[in-house]
Amino acid sequence: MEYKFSHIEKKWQQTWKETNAYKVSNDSDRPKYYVLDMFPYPSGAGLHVGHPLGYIASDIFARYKRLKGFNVLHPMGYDAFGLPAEQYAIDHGIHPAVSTDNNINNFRQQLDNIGFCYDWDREIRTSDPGYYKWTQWIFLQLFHSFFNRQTKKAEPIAELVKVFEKEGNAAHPCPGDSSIKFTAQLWAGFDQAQQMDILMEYRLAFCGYGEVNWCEALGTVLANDEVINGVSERGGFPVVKKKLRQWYLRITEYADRLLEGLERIEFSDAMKEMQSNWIGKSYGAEISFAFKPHDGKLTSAEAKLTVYTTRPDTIFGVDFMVIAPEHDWIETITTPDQKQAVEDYIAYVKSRSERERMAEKKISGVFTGAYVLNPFDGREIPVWISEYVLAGYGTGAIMAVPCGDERDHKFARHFNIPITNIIGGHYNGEEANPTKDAILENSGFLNGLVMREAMVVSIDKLEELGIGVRKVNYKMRDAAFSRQRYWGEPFPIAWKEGVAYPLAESELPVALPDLEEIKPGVEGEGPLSNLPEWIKSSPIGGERESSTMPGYAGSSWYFLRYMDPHNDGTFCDRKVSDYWGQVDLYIGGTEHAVGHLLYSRMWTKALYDLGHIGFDEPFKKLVNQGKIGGDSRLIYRVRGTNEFVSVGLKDQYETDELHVDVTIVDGLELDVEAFTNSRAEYANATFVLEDGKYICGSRLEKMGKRYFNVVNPDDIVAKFGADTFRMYEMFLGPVEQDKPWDTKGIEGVHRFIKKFWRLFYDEVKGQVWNTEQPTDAEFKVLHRTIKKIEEDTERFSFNTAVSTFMICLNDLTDLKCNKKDILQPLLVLLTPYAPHVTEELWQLLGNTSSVLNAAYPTFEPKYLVESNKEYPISVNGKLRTTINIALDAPQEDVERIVLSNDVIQKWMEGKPHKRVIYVKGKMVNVVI
RNA sequence: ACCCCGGUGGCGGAAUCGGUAGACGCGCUGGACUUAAAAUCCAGUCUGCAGUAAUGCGGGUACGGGUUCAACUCCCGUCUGGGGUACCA
Repeated sequence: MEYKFSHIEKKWQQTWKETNAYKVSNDSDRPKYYVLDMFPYPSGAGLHVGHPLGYIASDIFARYKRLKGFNVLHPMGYDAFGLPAEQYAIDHGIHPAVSTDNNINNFRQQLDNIGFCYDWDREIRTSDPGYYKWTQWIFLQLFHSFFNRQTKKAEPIAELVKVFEKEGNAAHPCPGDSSIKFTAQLWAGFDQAQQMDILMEYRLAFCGYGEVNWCEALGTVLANDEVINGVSERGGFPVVKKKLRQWYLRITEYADRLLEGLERIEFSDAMKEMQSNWIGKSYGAEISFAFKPHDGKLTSAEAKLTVYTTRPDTIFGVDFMVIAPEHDWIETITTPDQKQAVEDYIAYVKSRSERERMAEKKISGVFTGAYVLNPFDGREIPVWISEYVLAGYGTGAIMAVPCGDERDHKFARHFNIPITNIIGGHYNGEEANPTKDAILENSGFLNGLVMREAMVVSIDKLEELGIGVRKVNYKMRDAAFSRQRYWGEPFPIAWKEGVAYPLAESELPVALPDLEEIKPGVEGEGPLSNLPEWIKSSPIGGERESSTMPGYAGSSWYFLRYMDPHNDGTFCDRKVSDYWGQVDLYIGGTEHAVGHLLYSRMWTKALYDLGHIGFDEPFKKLVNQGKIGGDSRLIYRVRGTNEFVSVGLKDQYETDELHVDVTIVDGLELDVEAFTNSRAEYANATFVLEDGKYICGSRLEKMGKRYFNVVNPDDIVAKFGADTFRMYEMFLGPVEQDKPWDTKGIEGVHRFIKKFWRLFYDEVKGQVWNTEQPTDAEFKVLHRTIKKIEEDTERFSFNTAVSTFMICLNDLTDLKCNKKDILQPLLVLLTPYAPHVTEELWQLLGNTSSVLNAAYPTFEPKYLVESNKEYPISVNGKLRTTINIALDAPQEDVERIVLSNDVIQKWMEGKPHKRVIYVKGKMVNVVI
């Protein structure tokens, strides 16, 4: 009986489907376990062998947990809204709903080949109205909420209104605009529009005018993390700053909790680092400097310039101030003499695109003519404008300390501003030194203090004098939440006379209307603005919001919907989310570090605050799978000819390098016939061979269409079977590591499965398994394997688990063991890795129920108990011999045995030993 | 520029807490079976030296130092590959 994988795999996939083997109930006595994959965006290109890596890992773990007695939730769905489908529609005239559907069907087929244990009854698609109804609903919850800084949580904005009515906003400073201050009386006097405007500055989902990343080519706004080096992440188009009306999420209010939450979840250090860098918390002070009045507009001595600094200890080293080109006060403080120069400079800054600013960081700036006074020594400090100070961070103004800050130093040098040295020998006059360890000089009351201490002393003094205050700042900005795009969730919002009104929950979902042709609306509006009837169809009157939500909206909460996917009364029943709770294991790539993984954490916290769920971190543990690289094949064409030369001879010619499709290369040898048939232009190509073969060059690079190095999992499964494919992907190396794909190596794993099969059935002899009583040696092999597989699986070390199976098989082959009592438990161990072949053999052993529900074998230490060990014996740390010693031998006995050993005596050369290090069960080291 | 992660045979990688470096697999070499091939099986495979051999001795985990009885593992510095951030005061 032969191992016919394609027959076996199809049969069991069919059976599992028919018997609903993967259906998961929300009602179970067993402990729960939630294993989640980052759901894919169904792109038109389909899957290559790199994509399923994480899915296989999670599938193995889900199956393992199930065997271990857990009720395991392991769902899959599609992140179906997004730019590429829309771009494809524009380019090819195919509706995004149609192309997305096709792509999903294709994905599904590819996934099904691999034999995953997803409960497909729970499939979700973010573009499904039954799903995005709840995305819109959550948006409304955020819209109706504000972040109470006293309780540090989201609360209904209706509560805030009650407070305003009673006592104004003194206790709740406005996060959107800190200059908004009012009493209860004033509040009562505002009309509805004014009140709505004020509340908008508090809402967690809010609309405002702001500088946004505008991409002309895509006709949309992009979030910061969708912009890479001044161009769009998708497509690489230029991005400029533009002021537009946009929706935002007030994620900055959650900065501290997002930071704090990292301590309670298992993410890799690298991931946590990325998130906390992105949040960018810094401690410092805001300090106000009084202006020196001048004969321009700045006549009042009351005016103060407030700066943010992390180094208040350097306040005596301030030689100039710099404000951002967008700073509100520029007009007021500029002197008549400098007016022209300042205007010219602002014009110059505006003319520079984001890209130019990034590419050439030129030192530029202009003097305003104004001065501020150092609050401690009254020194006059000139105020400059420069683009290196950002309007959006801190107060948009800095105090420049050239001896301690590199940028300030360069600026001072460039404009010949005299530099004050407050750190003595730590400053060499050539470059700034940002040390905190120098003893301060030229620093008034701070003289003689170490900078670290002076930081505290100076802030205390500033606070005492009322000219400064401790201040925490974050780099993170509020997240832009609207896109001028078609293929996304419409907002449940209507505009009336410039005021945004939410739709009632009963109006949801706001269905995405059909659109014949997708093209941008006027003046930065989205394609939906081209549908006037729809725009005017709001149930509360006014005009509908024409932009749509960004890609991360649907993915911010999808893990909750899987728990209760068909509920049309609520996004997820509270009882159900209480049962499943957090995602126990989340597997996906690192590329979502500062996007999806931050947004979903924020949404979870908001939903928790508002009492809709019972946990405030979505993912308990995150594993980042590495990328699988492509192994490209290269051929060399003699320049200007149609002649191709084998790699070993290419240096004798002047050649051009071309990629050749990996599927027509065996190892490094090109299938010349397949190549000449591949394209008309190669039909009469000629070849210079080595040893009768055309040998290709090779290079490791990203797997992608343009390198012709894409390996389709379908082909691998067809040739070797899903079980081999699954195990080989795991065998390649640690899941978290990037690694190259090598189709050649798969043979080894395939041989393993075939050989494993032969423990049960032989092609010639037929059944070879038997019911004989196993020996102790055989039990030892089994239990050693149980122990190792369990340990390796638990720590996601799937590559070593596969090798453990191989070692076990080699041992059993050596022992000529075909005994059912050994083989049957082994099948269960192997099931998570290779479910099809194990199910087949399980049934052939006479079992009637599925191996999916088998009991996981219990490790019994008694089979591994040893009385002796072959100890490695070193002399001065160098291994010299091994001696078999009883494990329970006391130190004295071990010393006696070791010191009397011939080999050891030889190496001791008659010298006395200083001591003997004996690590029980490990080794012995004699020190002389 | 700053921050993070990595660097081990021809290749993918193993060594889980500082305790016999190179497990397992690929590839390669030789052999068995075969008319032949495939498949399968057996043996060898970090490196230098000595030996017919069993084996013995030395070197070796990017490089240079250090800690330790003992370092792939910990510390300092350098080189190098990858990722993140991008004037954040």
